[in-house]
Amino acid sequence: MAGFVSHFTNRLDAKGRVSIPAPFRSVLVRDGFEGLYCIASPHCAAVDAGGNDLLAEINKRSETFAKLSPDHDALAIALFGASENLRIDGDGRMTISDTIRDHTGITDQVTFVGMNYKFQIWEPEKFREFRAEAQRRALAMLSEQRSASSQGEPV
Amino acid sequence: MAGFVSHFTNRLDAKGRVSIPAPFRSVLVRDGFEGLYCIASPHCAAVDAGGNDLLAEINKRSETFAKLSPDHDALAIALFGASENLRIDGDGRMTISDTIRDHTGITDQVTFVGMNYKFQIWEPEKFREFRAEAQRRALAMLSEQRSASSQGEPV
DNA sequence: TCAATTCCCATGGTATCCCATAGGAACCCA
DNA sequence: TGGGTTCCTATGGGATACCATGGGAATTGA
Repeated sequence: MAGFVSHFTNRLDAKGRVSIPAPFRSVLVRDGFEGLYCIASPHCAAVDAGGNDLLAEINKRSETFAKLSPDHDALAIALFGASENLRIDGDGRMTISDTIRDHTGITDQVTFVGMNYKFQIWEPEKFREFRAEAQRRALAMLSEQRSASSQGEPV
Repeated sequence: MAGFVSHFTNRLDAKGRVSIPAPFRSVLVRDGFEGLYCIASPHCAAVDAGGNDLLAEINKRSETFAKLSPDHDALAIALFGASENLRIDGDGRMTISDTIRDHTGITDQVTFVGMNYKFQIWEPEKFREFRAEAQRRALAMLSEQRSASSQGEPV
């Protein structure tokens, strides 16, 4: 089952609309979700987006606590309160809401990054920085692993 | 079966009415409940609101205690005594009752927060404070989940 | 009778629908 | 192989529908 792969950068128009990359759209059609489920990432200045697969992942996390309990309420506010159910228009576009703007810093361009079961929405420059940092950290972790494995220390 | 998602802030008018966000209204229509079931949250300065799904959760809770037992009676009073069944007018508005005002501190604006099977009604400033705390707790809970399952989610 | 509630309609701003166009890639056929 | 044609995609813009909000009129209840 092919998910969201590769990354694309598209332009916002005057009304705040942006085309969702066509390959992502066809994944969403297969997924069957009506619209586009979005949630602000708690880790970085990006928004996670997807369909039923992403929603199932989020539901799974919130179900570990009993409903109506303080823990569940806190989790539900952080997860569902920070989510949006955006509509996709007939031409395959979404509108960037103010909450997404605030969280990502998006102004006139949007980068879509495929991550298999979901994709992320970034401000292009922030994404470049994040990717460079991620690659640097990955390299560091790999080389550390190599030297640490000789000493038998887990990461 | 998408539930209540995202959050909205609307203004009270001179008569104490406020529009229920349209996306929430369509969820309520699907739910089939006549009106809006409201109950003051025991944890925080918010009111839980919803339809049959919320009612079912509350019933489930109270049924964990044997009927006619003192525990059940106490819980029933706490749950159903603090409940209201508000009506929704033809334009999709509700009126903020005095009990809701007292419990939430709402004056001229209302924040509606989606929590999937229910939504909460907040005074906007109180909500901002609570959300910051909820996000902290959620991050802690999620990272605990992750290490407990020893299965790293792709970020 | 007065106050509070409920119903109904008006309005401004925003989002959504629909259609148009340009550029590029794929395709087709000689 | 090469030139033309067709399709797809991203983007732009006008027209329309929806939504939050305000306020008057009718109704209810004490």
